Amino acid sequence: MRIGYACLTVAVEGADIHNCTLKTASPDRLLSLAGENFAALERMVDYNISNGIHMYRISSDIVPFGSSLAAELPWDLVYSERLASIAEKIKSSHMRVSMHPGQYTVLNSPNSDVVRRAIQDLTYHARFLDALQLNATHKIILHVGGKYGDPDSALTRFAESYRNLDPSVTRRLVLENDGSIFNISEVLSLCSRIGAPAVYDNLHNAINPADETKSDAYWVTLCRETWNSADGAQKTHYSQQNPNKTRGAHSDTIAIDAFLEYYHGLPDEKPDMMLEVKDKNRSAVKCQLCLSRRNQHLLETEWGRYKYSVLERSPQIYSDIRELLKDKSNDNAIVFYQMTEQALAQPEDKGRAMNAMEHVWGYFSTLATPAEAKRYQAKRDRYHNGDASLSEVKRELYRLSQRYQQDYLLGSYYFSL
DNA sequence: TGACGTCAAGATCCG
DNA sequence: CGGATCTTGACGTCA
Repeated sequence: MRIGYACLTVAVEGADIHNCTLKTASPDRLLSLAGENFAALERMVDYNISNGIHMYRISSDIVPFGSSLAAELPWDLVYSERLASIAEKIKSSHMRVSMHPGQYTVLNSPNSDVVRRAIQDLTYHARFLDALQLNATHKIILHVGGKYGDPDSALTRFAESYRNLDPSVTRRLVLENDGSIFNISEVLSLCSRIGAPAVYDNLHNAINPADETKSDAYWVTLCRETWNSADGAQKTHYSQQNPNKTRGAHSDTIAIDAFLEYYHGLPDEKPDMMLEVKDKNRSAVKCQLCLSRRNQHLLETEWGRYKYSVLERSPQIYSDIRELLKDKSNDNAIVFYQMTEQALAQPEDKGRAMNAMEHVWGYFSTLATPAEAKRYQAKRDRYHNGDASLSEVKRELYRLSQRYQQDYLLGSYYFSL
């Protein structure tokens, strides 16, 4: 069982994906962006390996305009060494990667041009995974598309388009239930018709249910039947509703108790779970660590990442966690994350926030120039007086972290929490 | 015609 | 001028 996250890796230097707009796109620009993005991908893969993450969704933007303007560009040849290096790391760490064209890739459209571009898009995704020489367990996840007032015809059009796809695409293609059109029951019947695996998405099913009397475990069990040995372990999507946003909007982070309850409610043979959540790798590490066997080293690394955010919200919980981590005889991962979540749920408190920022400033107090010190102190005082936001002060401290290459701080969540 | 979702690029504003 | 903040882009479907 693996836990994964999608596309972006937060709080990791050099892992940003870059893009451009149609207006500024040229073959040279696209090719050089692809090269930079491949370097970023390697950083993400490195991060995953050192953080116990063995599943990851590669952004569709890894090659900007990969399905259109860059379709004929030889990025796979130009960057073959980089891609080989990434591929070797993925394989030797037993990482499973995937790609997921968005809601605008529609294979069953009545508009033939939309279908033509959908096929190009799927071809591009398969080309990228093929460039990494990965087998068919590395999937491409797709939604079924629209109903156009006639679901039966829409499904038949899908089946026909699917039949005409190149095997390099179909061997990777997996269908997912979506949050408003095709529910999991409809996806399952289409999957059995065409012989493709189904990915169950719990939040989509919550807002677009096939049968409200059935549990998540029920659907996961049914979906399992659609996965054969060439497809690898069953994959699912997991997300939680953001309480402050519209129905279906993903939460900022995965709440650990609700996640564990869901997980333990699943059948004994657990599926791979792709998290869809704003804080990306942060939640993936959290969930994976709570399910894996004890890893004190990684837990302490995590504490280093969270500590100043915890201190900022609750000095009491900060010292409680320090006590907790002195106990090396038990696996304290779940309690650690419960306490961390509790601290982060506290409202901003100016005095505590200033205490935490002074701790962080301590990394630079002997390094910074007088001008930098003045600049920081001015921002801090403006925050104190209510003339600047906390994130403005943090931006200042983040810049200093980069300037003085304070890797410990650069990997911290302090700047993004 | 706008909402939907997603993120960064690009544009504009501010001191 | 640099930096912060606001708007646009790229995609297709559906109300």
